[in-house]
Amino acid sequence: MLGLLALRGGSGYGYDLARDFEGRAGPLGEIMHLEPGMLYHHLKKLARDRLVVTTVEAQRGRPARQTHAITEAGREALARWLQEPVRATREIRLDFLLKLYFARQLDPALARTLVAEQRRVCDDLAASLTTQIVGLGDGDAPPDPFPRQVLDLRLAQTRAAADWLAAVARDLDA
Amino acid sequence: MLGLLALRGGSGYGYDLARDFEGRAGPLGEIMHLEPGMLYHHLKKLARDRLVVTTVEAQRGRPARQTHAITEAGREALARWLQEPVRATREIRLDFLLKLYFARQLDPALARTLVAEQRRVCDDLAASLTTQIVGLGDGDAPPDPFPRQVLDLRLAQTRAAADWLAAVARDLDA
DNA sequence: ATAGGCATGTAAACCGTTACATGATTCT
DNA sequence: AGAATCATGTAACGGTTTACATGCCTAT
Repeated sequence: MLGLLALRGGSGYGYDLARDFEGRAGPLGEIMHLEPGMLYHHLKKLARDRLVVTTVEAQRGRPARQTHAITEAGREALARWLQEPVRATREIRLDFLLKLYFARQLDPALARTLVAEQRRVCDDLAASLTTQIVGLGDGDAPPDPFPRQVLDLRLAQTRAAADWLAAVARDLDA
Repeated sequence: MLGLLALRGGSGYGYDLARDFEGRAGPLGEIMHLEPGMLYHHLKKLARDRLVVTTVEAQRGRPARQTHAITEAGREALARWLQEPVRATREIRLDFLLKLYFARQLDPALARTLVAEQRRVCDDLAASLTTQIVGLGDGDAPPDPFPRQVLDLRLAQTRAAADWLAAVARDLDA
């Protein structure tokens, strides 16, 4: 939400933001879905938390439009969120893609450091998983293959993410 | 829940089932966490849906123990769940691992077909994603790299899952 | 005439997390 | 004496889904 408002120069209204989440059409529709009900719910919450301020503008022949403007606290929260890589590999599919989408358009330099940081996180995780896999053989008796397979899957997913991040980094520099 | 009861010969009680979810110790603690509150909540729901029947046994010096036994409908629901591959790649990390865990112990032949079916699903998805990526260059004007990157990530994750499934299939045959 | 766009929401149900309550017993 | 184990939950809170409600305007 805050990112979308920032892209619109700091303010916008619900119905317009909702278009970005419409299946296939909007740029975010590809990666997530957000029903109008939830969208308005989040805007209310942002207003409660003072991250946006809401002003109502009457329109003739149309329902009143509520314009939500990002506040200084909102910009800080957004900046904090944008510079923080995600901790778990499964969050890359959603959280990280969103961060990347906004960082690229708001601040290309930030996008580069974000990708670099995320790569570090993934590489560290991959290393830790590798250590754990090697350590599995230690307890002498029972080689139940399941824990091994669980770690193998996590490693495969994390490596795939790391490789993809490398490609994205190349793309950003080009 | 139903899988755990089946592994215990058809019945069990909450406190005992909870041990399987304890961090690191229980076999499922590695892949998911389930607080006692939620576990009892799920058992209540299963009882409401007639997938288990609950009987209370008093014990001296201990709180009464509630034994939950899987019903015929419960076994059918479990069998249906176990033979169905997951549709989305992100569900492999949790849902599919759980299916695999139970299928292997309850019916090794089922585990093989489950893995085979899941591979088909992943391969189909990978093919579809590849087609979509190729199709992106078609609209002449604007090569915004973002949609391409989104699809690349999905393809990378799906391929990683497919490769892992191939390794698991080899493991099951060995 | 009717379908769709504009613009906002509410309601009900479900899912999940965290923390706490109870109260006896056995281990250290 | 104090901690852990046994065994069951409740309470409070927040997130999410799905469906529906409202009412006017514009285009076909």
